[in-house]
Amino acid sequence: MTLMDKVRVRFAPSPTGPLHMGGVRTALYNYLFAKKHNGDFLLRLEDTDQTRLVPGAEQYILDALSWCKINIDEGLGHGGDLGPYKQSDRKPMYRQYADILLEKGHAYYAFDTAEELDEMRQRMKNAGVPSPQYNSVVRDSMQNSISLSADEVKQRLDRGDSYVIRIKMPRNEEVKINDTIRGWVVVNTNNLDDKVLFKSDGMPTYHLANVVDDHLMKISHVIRGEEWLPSAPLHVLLYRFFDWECPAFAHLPLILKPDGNGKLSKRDGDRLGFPVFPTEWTNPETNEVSSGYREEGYFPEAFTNMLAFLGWNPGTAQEIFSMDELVESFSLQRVGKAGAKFDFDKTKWFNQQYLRSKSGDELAELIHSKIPKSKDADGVFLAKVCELMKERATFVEDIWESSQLFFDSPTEYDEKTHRKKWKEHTPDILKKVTELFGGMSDFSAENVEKEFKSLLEENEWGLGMVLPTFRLAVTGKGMGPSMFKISELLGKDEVVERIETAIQKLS
RNA sequence: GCUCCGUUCGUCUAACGGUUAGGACAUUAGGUUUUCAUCCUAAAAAUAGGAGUUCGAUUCUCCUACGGAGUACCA
Repeated sequence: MTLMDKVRVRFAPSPTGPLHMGGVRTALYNYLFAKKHNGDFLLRLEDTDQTRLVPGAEQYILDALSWCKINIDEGLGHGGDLGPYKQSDRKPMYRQYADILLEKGHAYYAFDTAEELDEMRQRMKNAGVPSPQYNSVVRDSMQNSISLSADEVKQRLDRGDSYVIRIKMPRNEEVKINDTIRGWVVVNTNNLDDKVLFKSDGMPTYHLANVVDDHLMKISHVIRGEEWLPSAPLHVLLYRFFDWECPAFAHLPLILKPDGNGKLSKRDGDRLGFPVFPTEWTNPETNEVSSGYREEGYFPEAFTNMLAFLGWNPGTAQEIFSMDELVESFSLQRVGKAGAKFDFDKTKWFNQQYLRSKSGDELAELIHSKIPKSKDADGVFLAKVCELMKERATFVEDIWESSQLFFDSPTEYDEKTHRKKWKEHTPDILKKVTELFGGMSDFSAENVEKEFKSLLEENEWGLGMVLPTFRLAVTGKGMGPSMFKISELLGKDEVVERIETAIQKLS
């Protein structure tokens, strides 16, 4: 592409199931790159294999990207002038391109049946070839328009015999790709095979379709997973055969499983207990549910921030990046070459950082829906509770769970604290505390602390002896935030009442 | 097997020929806190191995080892 051309990138998933977090990262990098260069981010559905369609997968992809705030400029579900953006809807467009290749002599008809192909592979294996290929060495011995006479080919075509169209891979030619992330990659065509471009069902294969569509949709940069690197030379050759300008290529490193080696898979998530999908997915066949980051309580910002750092880094110490900051800082030059092992602990850390950066008001808003109608807590109170509790939470859910004490008096008391701290004289001490509180008019945290401490001082009671029982009586727990702040939020009457109840129950 | 890609602390990574090889997560130890969490401080922790090129290699080249991906009428 020339410098004047607009940056246009695409994310082209296949609707064969839910979008894996590796796929989301590919989409994210495409999106960041596009936005960084004021370009377009397109979504195209690669559904040329109709047998592998999974109901709901298409909608899942749309929803998941939307949750991640990876906004689509053009494509599936978002309009655009170069559609349709679903390859099955483009079916009639592909044949003409296969014909061009046929005419130019870069492709040929192949009539081999599945049995004949199997037979060939078996024959080659017996001859000591580990992974047999349909290439120039076997080409002549197969049923195709190169080995067969023109008459025979015409006859078969007229008869309506089933056929595919294969690329005629040139002999002994070096194909060079300048990958933006990896530099020059050179492959000799002798190692490539005569890939099927056009299937017998009238659909193109991925290889033909992605090249044709990328060209037609004016894609400037192809940013995709490393698993495509081996077939990139084939794609480059196709651009050449069509006489089309080749987009720039960038092959992203894989996301690896946290332990051991290999690509991160759904099984790893099940085994190690973390989601591998952005949002929850129910397998329509088995009804098996796979957990999602959204449902597990992650902020989409935390999820995408974490994902951005799996393979990319800004070169500075900053780790928390808003989407806008990611756009600003992103560059393919700073994407690593090696696969990155997924780190679930770090993922939680990211979420914690985002949680803590939110105000009490924002958190109250998020938590509000969880509160039973009967409680009807007012927003100001809730915001204060959130502000107090957020320091010890990773998820919004944590806040809610640890905040029960603000809405219900304890029904049970921490057994360990009771056993270790609740002494014979404890009820008397706590009675004194209630008397003290009862006479106070200023029940602010500061004042409660001041009065409480001076009471202890006067009587020479240790803080470590009284405070845990005070906490136990009011919250039923052995740990938590400052008791003085809790007292302020609960209010004098509630605190006194809870202490009195506890004295009765625990003595 | 073959082709391609890769290899810095346990993990994510920085250092694009010259640094005591830096940061973050996790870990450990202190400190703060009534407690838990937070927070602060500190510690431990890496250039896969071998040849070259160079005054000097984490960085460039080659070999080995290890790992990964690909090798379908799947994407």
